[in-house]
Parts: sequence; C-alpha cells; structure tokens
Amino acid sequence: MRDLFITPQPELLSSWLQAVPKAKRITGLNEITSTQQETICWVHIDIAGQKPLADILPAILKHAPSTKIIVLANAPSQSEAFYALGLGAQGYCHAFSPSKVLKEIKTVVTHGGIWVGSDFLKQLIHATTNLAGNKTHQVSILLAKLTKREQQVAIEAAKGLSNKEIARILNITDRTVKAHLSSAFETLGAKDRLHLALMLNDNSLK
Amino acid sequence: MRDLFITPQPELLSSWLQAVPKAKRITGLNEITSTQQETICWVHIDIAGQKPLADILPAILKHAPSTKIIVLANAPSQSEAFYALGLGAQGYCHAFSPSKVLKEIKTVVTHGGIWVGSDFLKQLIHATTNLAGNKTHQVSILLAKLTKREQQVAIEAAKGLSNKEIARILNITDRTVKAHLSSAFETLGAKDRLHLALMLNDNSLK
DNA sequence: GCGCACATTGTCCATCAGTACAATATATTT
DNA sequence: AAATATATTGTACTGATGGACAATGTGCGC
Repeated sequence: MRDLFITPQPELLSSWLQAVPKAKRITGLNEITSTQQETICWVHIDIAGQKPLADILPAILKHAPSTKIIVLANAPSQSEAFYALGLGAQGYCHAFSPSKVLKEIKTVVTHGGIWVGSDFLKQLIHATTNLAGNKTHQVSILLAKLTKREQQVAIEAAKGLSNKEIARILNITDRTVKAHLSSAFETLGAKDRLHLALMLNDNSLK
Repeated sequence: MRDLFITPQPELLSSWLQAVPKAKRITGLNEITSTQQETICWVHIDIAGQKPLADILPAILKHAPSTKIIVLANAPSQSEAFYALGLGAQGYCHAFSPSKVLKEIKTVVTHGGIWVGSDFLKQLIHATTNLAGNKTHQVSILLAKLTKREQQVAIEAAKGLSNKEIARILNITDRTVKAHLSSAFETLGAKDRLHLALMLNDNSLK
C-alpha cells in the first residue's frame, strides 16, 4: 500500500499524517511510477473550479489505471463531488476532515468501495430514486389509470407531438385523439397537454 | 459487532458463514433486541418485488435505527438496488457473492460506507452526472443563449404557465410575452412551448 | 451622435387545442 | 340479454397560440 498526496500546500496537514503515517507528498504526476503495490492518490483541491480535477484525475488514471483516488476539497460542493466521481475518483471529502474519518475513507476505498459524505449520499439517493426508481414507477402508476388507447395518445402528446401527428401515427382521426386526450386530462387531473407532458416526463428537479 | 441474517433459504447460510463466522440466523424481527453493540442485518430477498423490502427494512430501522442493512438479492436488479438504498440499506449485492466479496462489503459498511456493485455504480454516476451535472449545465447553456427577459418568460412557460399568467407575473402585456417566447423559440430551435418545456425541463430518459 | 441590441406593445390572422353535445360500434361483464 | 367500458368520429364553439408586419423607447459601445 502506497499513499501519495498531491497538494499545492508545502506541507501535509497533521490530520493527514495522523490518518496515514506513511504518506508521501509528491509534486508531479511523473512521480507516480507504476508499481505492483496498490496506490491511493489523495488529491487536494484548494481552489474552486473543475479545471484542475479534469486535468489531474485522468492523468493519474492514465499513468496507473488501478490507482484509487480520493479528493480532498477545501470547499466541498455537491457538484464538485459529482464531478470528481464522474472522473473516476473513489472518494470525495473535506480536506479538513478529522483523521478518524480519513482512516475510514481509506478503509472503504481500499476494499473497493466509494466514500462520499452522508449529505451527498442522501442527495444522490434522493435524486436517483426519483430518477430510476420512483420516477418510472410513478409514471407507470399514472399511465395505469388510463385505457390502452389513452396511454398511447398521452405518451405521444408528452413527446410534444401535435394532435394531427398523433392521429397519423395511431391511424385515427385527430378528433379521436382529442377525445382520448380530454379523457386523459380528466383522469390524471392535467389542465392541458403541457401539464400532462410535465407529469409523464417528470422533472425531479422542481 | 453482531451479524444477523434474515433469510427464507437456510441453505445459503454456509457460504455466508464463511465470510461472517459469528453470524446468527433469525426468523422474526423481534429477535433484533436493541443492544449497545453495532449490528449488521443481512436481509436475503429470494423473490422479486419490492413489498418485502418495503416492510422489512423500515421495521428493522424502527427497532434499532443504527442497524446497518445489507440486502442480498437472488435476482439483483438496478431498480431494486435503488429501492433498497432509498429505504436505508447500506449495501446491495448478489446473494451468491463469494465470501471474499461479502467480507469486503462488511468492511465497507462497518466503516460507514455504502457498498454497491460496480455496474450499479457506473449507472448511478452516469445518471447523476446527467442529472445534476450536465443536465443543469446543458439547460444553463440553452438559457445563456437568451436575453434576460426571454429567460424569465421561457422558464415560466416551461412550468406550464399560459401567456396571460406569465404576463401577470412579469407585469407586462401578454403580447410582450409572446414576443419573447417567439424569440426564444427562434433562438433555441423549439417549435412550440411544449418543445421548449421539454428542452428546459429535460428528460434524460428519452 | 449613430447604430445596435433589447424590451415593450399593437393589430391581424391562421391554426391549434380543448370542451360541449352527440352518435355508433365492439367487447366484456353481470 | 342488458349494462358497462372502450374506441371511434362528427359539428360547433371558445380561447390560446404563434407568426407577420410594424412601431416606440432605452441603454450601451464605437
């Protein structure tokens, strides 16, 4: 196990050294020589913005793909956490986290896990629950209230198609489309097709 | 540390016991007496469907809120994983996972982490990147193309408001609202307000 | 000062959307 | 067999929508 710290600060924080006694500070990525031993790269970000992350993380992974990366942020933010994980980081936490937390993070990451703050986690689960879980589920519940034909019409309408276009697709009159749509509005409590589109496409971020 | 297994299939216990030698199988939730020691509850789900999870997990957490829950699924699915995590589980994996993996999961969870499969994780990060990262970003890019007033009008229109309602909110004529909207359509390449609403609310799942 | 982008409003008009009132046909349930 | 739910289409009407053509005022940079 090898722990490398990349930080713009001249010295490692004491809490880091407490958590990782054998920590080594490096200045350039070329010091990440590829070895057999597992490597954890602690990347310290002291300024906001995603440019450094976007450069550093891919560079590290290019050097040594199996490297575990933990991002230490001076000013942590949800969006940056998303960003870091999206770039391949295994952990994202406050740079001033107590050594106890850092140790836990190291343990988790070493064992193939991902470590993120609980707030972030809540947010993540909430967002994704709304997205892939409930969302589709909720939409299914709504659609289930409609008849088969009403569903087809509603779905097409929710895509933004006009009544005429829907009529052509389903091979019926646009008058019939109106009938089904009106019925769908009534059943689902939508005031118009835009409202219905919002319900069916849903937008968890409102 | 106390490990409790809830399973309808005792046959699998042997492989689990390899990973967690001191594990104990329980049949009813009332056996989860609240103690000082940390408890991991391994919940085995052998049939598809979310009803059992929706019953069991909250019940466990009601008994002993600090319990860590790991769900073992005979037929794992992304949606069920989402569901389990949303209900408060700390881990979700295949019921036939090798003991080595189970050990890792235990380590991760014990240290306050969340364990999910790598496929799930990829999906999660992809979804959330699209959701909270790029999505908002994309929308920002779209909105940035509009003038301040056009943005305001477009945003309200995307919520489903009529021109009159928007006019009232912004304290302008509905004719002006039309003007800004028309301009926004032109700029963003939207054919009508529904199209614009879909663009701005976005629907990463289409 | 002049041009330009932006905001505001007007009239006119063609089209679309949604509802009201109504009728017919088919399938399923009781 | 009667009733009910579903699918289909019609006419007529109202209101919303979006574009065409046009004008006025304001602020900002060259």
